[in-house]
Amino acid sequence: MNLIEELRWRGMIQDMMPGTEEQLLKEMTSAYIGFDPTAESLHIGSLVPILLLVHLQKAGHKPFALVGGATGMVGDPSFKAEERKMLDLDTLSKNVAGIRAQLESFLDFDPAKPNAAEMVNNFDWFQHISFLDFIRDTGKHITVNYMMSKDSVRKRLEGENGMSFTEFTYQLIQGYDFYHLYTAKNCKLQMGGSDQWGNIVTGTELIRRKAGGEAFAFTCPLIKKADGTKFGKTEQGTVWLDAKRTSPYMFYQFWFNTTDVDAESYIKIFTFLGQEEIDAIIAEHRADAGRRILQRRLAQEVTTFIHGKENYEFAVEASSILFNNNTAAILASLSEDQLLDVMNGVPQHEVAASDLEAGKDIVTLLAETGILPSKSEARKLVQGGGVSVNKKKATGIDQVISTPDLLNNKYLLIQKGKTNYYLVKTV
RNA sequence: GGGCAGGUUCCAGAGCGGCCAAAUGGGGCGGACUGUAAAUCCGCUGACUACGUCUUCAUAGGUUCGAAUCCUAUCCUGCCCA
Repeated sequence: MNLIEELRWRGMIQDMMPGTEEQLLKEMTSAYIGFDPTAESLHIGSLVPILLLVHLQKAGHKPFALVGGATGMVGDPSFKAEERKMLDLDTLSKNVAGIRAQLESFLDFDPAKPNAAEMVNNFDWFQHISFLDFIRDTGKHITVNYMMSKDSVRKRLEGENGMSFTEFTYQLIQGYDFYHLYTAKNCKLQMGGSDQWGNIVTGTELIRRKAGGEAFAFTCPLIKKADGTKFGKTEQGTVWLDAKRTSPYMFYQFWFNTTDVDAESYIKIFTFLGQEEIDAIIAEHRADAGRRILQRRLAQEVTTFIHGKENYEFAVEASSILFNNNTAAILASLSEDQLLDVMNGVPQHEVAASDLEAGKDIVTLLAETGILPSKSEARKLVQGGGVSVNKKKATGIDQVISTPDLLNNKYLLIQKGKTNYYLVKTV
């Protein structure tokens, strides 16, 4: 199975320029994807592009990861409702460095290999191009009419917030990236999310007009949940790839909680399992969905890929204790070390030991530890039956928590709703 | 620069002098059911020293017993004209 066939059955191809498949079959091809340095870590939204690069490299081609130090300064307007906040240079370069470090763990950069991955930063070439040079040498080749006809731009022109010139420029700047990599690195293919199609095509157009060359592209669909809501968000916010921001346990839980419908497509996209194996897993899952075989496997594969086997195993262990029918008893029986091990990935909060000696009502405790944003909210949640302490449902807003309630004389396990755990530590 | 229409609680969007912490919908959160799923049903959705008080309807002033609602100025946005 060639690369395109492989990606196609996985559901990872949305649009493709004619000739792309032939190009990939013809020779080792260099291809790139751009990553936006909006934060110091990538999040799971970037996972698909990363996987595209990994597949590409596995197929013997040469991947380039471009971090957008320059484009990040401008902000991509594609399909966004309004203009993004500008990042300052310091933040930007910090973000670029962080992302670079992460990408290095997913791709093979060994320079001895002919198809070693390479990392590039478009700030490196843009910082030397003056505005005048750019509009003369590059702007000349693309008409405004052309740029405005892009869906991504038109949406903004029709919208209520308008679009600044800066943002409008974006597709040209990104297009230039492709041109630059084409001429400097013989990079003939660009990949990306389908929201990037317009920008990518501007790049191939620029290559055709300015360099008389032919370049190719394909995009992958944007991951959405079956109910149409955004992928990659939880109540705690974005799911990051950095273990310091999203613990392996939380990461594992995110995948574990995938709905049945989504899990079937996710396992194809986010894992490297083969077609037969996936078909078997799906069949097995359908036969007895309650066992969540599909979600378990999905979570296993992705967590292992990102965080390694050991972290995955911790996450499973923690999950099995926290979601056991007999959790209350197990908790009471754990030693402090064991408890901390299990709770490693659970969000932690602190409370003064002296406060608990005197006893503290549950509402105040929830608000002061920061588990809930305000007392009002704590009150409502407790009244609604949404809070448990050490796996026992809170009795009411006047419930008092004091020292005897502590596990190992030191900890409280607070549960909000069915799936959110918090560890409160006395200090 | 001129004209017009606007800026409301997470979003969309009502309200146009007291009955407004502000309709309705969406989203979010929680509960029941279940499988840590989906669908469905139910509740909550500004804060607090909580049957009361306080801060909110772009910003700053003003009119009024009383303003999100009226007036003035300012800022911002869209549309049209120059």
